[in-house]
Amino acid sequence: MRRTLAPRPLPPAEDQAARFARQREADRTATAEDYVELIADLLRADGEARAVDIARRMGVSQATVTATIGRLQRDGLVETKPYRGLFLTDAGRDMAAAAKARHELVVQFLIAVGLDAETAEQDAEGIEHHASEAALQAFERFLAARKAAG
Amino acid sequence: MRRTLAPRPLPPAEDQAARFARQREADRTATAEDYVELIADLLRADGEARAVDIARRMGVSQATVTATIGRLQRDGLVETKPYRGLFLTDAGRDMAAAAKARHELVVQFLIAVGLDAETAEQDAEGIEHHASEAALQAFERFLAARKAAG
DNA sequence: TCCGAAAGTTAGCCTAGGCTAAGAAGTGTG
DNA sequence: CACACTTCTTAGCCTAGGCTAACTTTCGGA
Ligand SMILES: [Mn+2]
Ligand SMILES: [Mn+2]
Ligand SMILES: [Mn+2]
Ligand SMILES: [Mn+2]
Repeated sequence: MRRTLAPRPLPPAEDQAARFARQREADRTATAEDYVELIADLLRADGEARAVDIARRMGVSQATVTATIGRLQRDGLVETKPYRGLFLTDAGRDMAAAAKARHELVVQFLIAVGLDAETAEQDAEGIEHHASEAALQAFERFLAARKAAG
Repeated sequence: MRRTLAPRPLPPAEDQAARFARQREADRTATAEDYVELIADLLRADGEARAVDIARRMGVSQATVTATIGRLQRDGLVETKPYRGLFLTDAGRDMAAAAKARHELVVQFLIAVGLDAETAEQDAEGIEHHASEAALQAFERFLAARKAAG
C-alpha cells in the first residue's frame, strides 16, 4: 500500500496555456459583469443608479466609477444622463440578467455544500466569473437532486 | 403560491464594498500563486524551471515572464540564476504548496459534484483564487462525506 | 432666489500585466 | 573552439483599473 500519491504529470503545455488564457479573459470581463449587475440592482431597488452609489457599493472612488462607466459606454453596455443616473442598453440588460442568475446560483450552491451564507456571498462574488456553463449546469443538477432528496 | 421570488434587498453598502475589495485583493495575488505553483511543478517534473517553459505554459511572451518574475523576486518569492532557471524561496515554496493543495482540492470537488475532468481543470484555475478557507473546508467535508457514503 | 452641499468630471498620477522588436548572453555541437 | 541557436533581457509601447486633488454643474432648502 502506497503512502504518497504519484504526482500527476504536467498537462500538455498548449492545454495549460489555453486554460490560463481563458482565465485571463474571464478576469477582463469580471468588472463589467459586476458593474452592470449592480446597476440593474440599483435600478430595481431605487429606480435609479447613480455613480456616487456605485462608488460606495463598489468601495471605489467616484473618479474610478467615471472611468469604468466610460469603458462600459464605449462597449455598448451602459448609457448615461449626467445627474440623472445610469441606464443599461439591451446588451447591458442581457449581461446583467445573466450575471445575476449566475450569482444567485453560485450562492445557493455554496450554501448547499455547507458554506455559511455570508462567506457564500463573499466567495460567490469572485467564483461567479470563473464558473463555466458546464459548471453552472452541474451546480443546478446538484441543487435539484438535493431538493428531490430533501 | 407565489410564482416569482421576492427580489432580495441589496446588502448594506459597506458589506458589499468589503466583498468587492476582498475580491480585488484575490485578483492581485492570483498571478503570483499561479506562477509559483507552476515553478514548483516544473522543478519537480523537470528538475528545473526555465523562463521559456513558463512562457509556453502560461501562454505569454518571454518578456512578460521576465517582468512578472521581477515582481515575484521583489516580493521575496523567487530567486533567479540566469540560464540556470528559477528557484523558490521558503515563502515561495509555502505559497506554492498551498496553491497546489487548493488547486487539487478544487478540481476534485468540481468533479465530485458532476463536472467533467477537463472542465474541472479549466474552471479550477480561476475558482481556486476565490475560494476562502471556509469554502475549502466545506469542499473537504463534502468529499469526505461522499467517500464515506461510498 | 441664491448659495452651500452633493454629484459628477477632469487632470495627472500609479501599478499590474500584457505586447513586439531588438540586442546580449550562454550552450552545445560540428 | 567557433558559431549558430536558444535563452534571456531591455526598451518602448499599450490598456485596465486604481488613486487624489481640483474643478464644474446641479439640486434643494432657507
Ligand atoms: Mn463578482
Ligand atoms: Mn456578482
Ligand atoms: Mn489559477
Ligand atoms: Mn492553479
